[in-house]
Amino acid sequence: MPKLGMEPVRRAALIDATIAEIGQTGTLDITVGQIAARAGMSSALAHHYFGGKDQIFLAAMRHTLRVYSAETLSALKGAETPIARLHAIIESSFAPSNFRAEVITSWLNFYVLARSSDAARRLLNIYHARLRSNLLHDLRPLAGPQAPRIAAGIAALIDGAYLHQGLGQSAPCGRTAAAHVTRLLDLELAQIGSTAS
Amino acid sequence: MPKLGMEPVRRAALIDATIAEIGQTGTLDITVGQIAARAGMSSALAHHYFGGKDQIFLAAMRHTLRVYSAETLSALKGAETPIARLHAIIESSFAPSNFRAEVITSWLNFYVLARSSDAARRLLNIYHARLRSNLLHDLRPLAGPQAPRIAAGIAALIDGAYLHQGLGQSAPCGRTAAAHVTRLLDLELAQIGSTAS
Amino acid sequence: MPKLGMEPVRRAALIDATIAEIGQTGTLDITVGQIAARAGMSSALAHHYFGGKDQIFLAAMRHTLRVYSAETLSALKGAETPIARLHAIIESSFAPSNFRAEVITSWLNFYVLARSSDAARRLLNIYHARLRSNLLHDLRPLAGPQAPRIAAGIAALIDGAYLHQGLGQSAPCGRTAAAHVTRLLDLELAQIGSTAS
Amino acid sequence: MPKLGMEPVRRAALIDATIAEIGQTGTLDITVGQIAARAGMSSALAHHYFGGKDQIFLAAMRHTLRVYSAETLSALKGAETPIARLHAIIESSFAPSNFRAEVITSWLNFYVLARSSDAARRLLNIYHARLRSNLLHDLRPLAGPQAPRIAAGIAALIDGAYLHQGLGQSAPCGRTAAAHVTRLLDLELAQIGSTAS
DNA sequence: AATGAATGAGCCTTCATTCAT
DNA sequence: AATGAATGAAGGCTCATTCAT
Repeated sequence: MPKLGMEPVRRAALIDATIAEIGQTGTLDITVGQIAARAGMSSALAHHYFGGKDQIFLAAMRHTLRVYSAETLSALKGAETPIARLHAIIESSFAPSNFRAEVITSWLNFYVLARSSDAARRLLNIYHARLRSNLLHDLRPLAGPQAPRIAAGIAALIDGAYLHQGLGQSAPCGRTAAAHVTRLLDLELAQIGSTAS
Repeated sequence: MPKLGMEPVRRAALIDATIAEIGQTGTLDITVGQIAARAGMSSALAHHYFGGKDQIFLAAMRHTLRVYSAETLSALKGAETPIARLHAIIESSFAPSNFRAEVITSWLNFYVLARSSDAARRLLNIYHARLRSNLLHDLRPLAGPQAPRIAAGIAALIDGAYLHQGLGQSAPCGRTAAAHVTRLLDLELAQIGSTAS
Repeated sequence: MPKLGMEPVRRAALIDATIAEIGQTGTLDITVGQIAARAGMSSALAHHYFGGKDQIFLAAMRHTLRVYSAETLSALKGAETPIARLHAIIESSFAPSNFRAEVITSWLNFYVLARSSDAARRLLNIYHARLRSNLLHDLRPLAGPQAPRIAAGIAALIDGAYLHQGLGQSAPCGRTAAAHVTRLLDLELAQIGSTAS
Repeated sequence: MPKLGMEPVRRAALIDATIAEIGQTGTLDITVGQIAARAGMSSALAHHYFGGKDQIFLAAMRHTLRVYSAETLSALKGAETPIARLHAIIESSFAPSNFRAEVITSWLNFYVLARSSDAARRLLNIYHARLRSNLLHDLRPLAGPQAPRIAAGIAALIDGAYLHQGLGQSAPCGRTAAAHVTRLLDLELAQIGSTAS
């Protein structure tokens, strides 16, 4: 049996190894050799499949965003009312698939990488646009002209929760983090309800 | 040009250069040579005064935190009621001395550095503890047992606002950022008022 | 030119180059770059195979000691009486494989290195212990309780001969050096013979 | 009181510091800064008085040789017969002023330095010539044509004893070292006596 | 498909040395 | 007499990357 179709396997292994290595060291300052070793191959092969270190990082970032998107999509499937959908969006941000220590650390590092790499920034912008669009879609019926402001606040708080939980030395708690964001949402909506009446 | 007592001058120049260089490149991946050149001296002199790259970064971080602290302290001077003090704390976080593009970028990088450097983490912990203590001091009279939760939310949102504004390609707007955080505070306090009655 | 299994070849080339370079410059103050260039490769490769400058030196020292040991062992093969064996030990110390200008210079440098490097000292101790053990084994039957003293004298004179010959600007003469040491041995043994009778 | 005549004081302090530093580290790989600090002055001043690192080393070497010579001269004063003089020469080599751990270490390092520095070699040659001349002066009446060979052997053994004692981790014992060399002398002379008769 | 071999480029760091005061 | 200030030069080491097999 020739080793056909190794490519996707290798690529996936490298991406996982990248996230794991960033998670463990806390830095983007890791070598291709470390990543490749963790993925069980030579660094030459890593270059062969990805073309270079930057592209390995970008692929890992892309993968992280994809997992996040999938989580949100799946959460939205079961939600019908705007409020339920908003809750679903928030909670999916802190689902176990995203909100693990090593993923959080990678997130933060990608955030910083976006400040010096255009490609990384583009990826991050896509994520932001999608989150904003999702939030607005369900906030507008509820909050009208205040929707953009509220969406921005929620988006900022989501990132802030990542930052905070990521820094604590204890294991991150997605439930607590989500509660903070949900709380902001509920307060905003409650106020609108009371004002509107 | 006096030739004595250059040390404080050089150290300050290097710290400024460090923050400027991080701000411009967006990364901690800068060389001592770059920093020294920007500060108008040889890299050997930079080592002479600081001992090494890490210590230059730590000094820059320490300086950033010191400026922030000073800003908060000065803002608190004019505030008398707890609510006014809370507003002052929040707004001082987004005062022009802190909330400039290059400082924000440095902040983010220090945040990430804290994940791999114990010394950096220690500094950040000091900042967090102080912020939390400041918030709790004025929240407790107003919110009682809910103070810790509210404080955590506000702290997270402050950091989130940094992250968000720091990412936008446009110049950061401290006023907008502060408004988001103040809004959360006001909502929480309003709710307490209505519940209490 | 096979491209596999280069490691032993490269390592040997580097060790030879190290000894040659020390021999030529007279110092351990040589750069990895010099060694690598002499061995026909980049300094990066030298680091790759040895891990660092210190380890290159230690490997060269180990090699020198190994050659010396082999020489002694082979010389001992043909000797049967204790006296013949003692002569063999002494003469093997000044055999052409050891007693070449560049090897002598390396020896002296390693001797000095042993004063600041524990690893080097350990290697030298092994050599000393082995020489002493060899000498004692054949001196004891002949000299009884005086064996240790005589062994110490011979060992010291061997090293002294290295030092002296190594310093002369003319090519070292192993025969002369060996004669000095043998002379001491013979005098000691003769005296024992005359005393005993 | 102006600080007149500081020069000799400073120079002496630097020379002592150099020997102490070499003795403590075991290497010539010490910095001018270390030496100057130990001597209680700035490295700039060390340069001012000596002109450069090499010259500091040479001065220290010269000083060591001078102390040695003085020791020998003083020992020779009380000796009248050739044999007594020879013993005096040998024992003065291991007198406490020379045969201290740090001086021995410096000696060895100077020996090695002589392999790469012409100036150092010249100094060492002077010492060797003087020792050889001293030995021959008193050996010739006793040993005639064999005097040169015996002198060479003794000189070699003296150096060998330094090397050996210098390597042991225990404090060096001048008495033991001298005994080894004296022993060789006595054996040689005894043999001549018995042959001559 | 996979890797050992190999290197050029670059960075941190050290240090002897100089100079102005 | 003495030193802080300053630097150029150099070395060890790392690493992304390429190539031949």
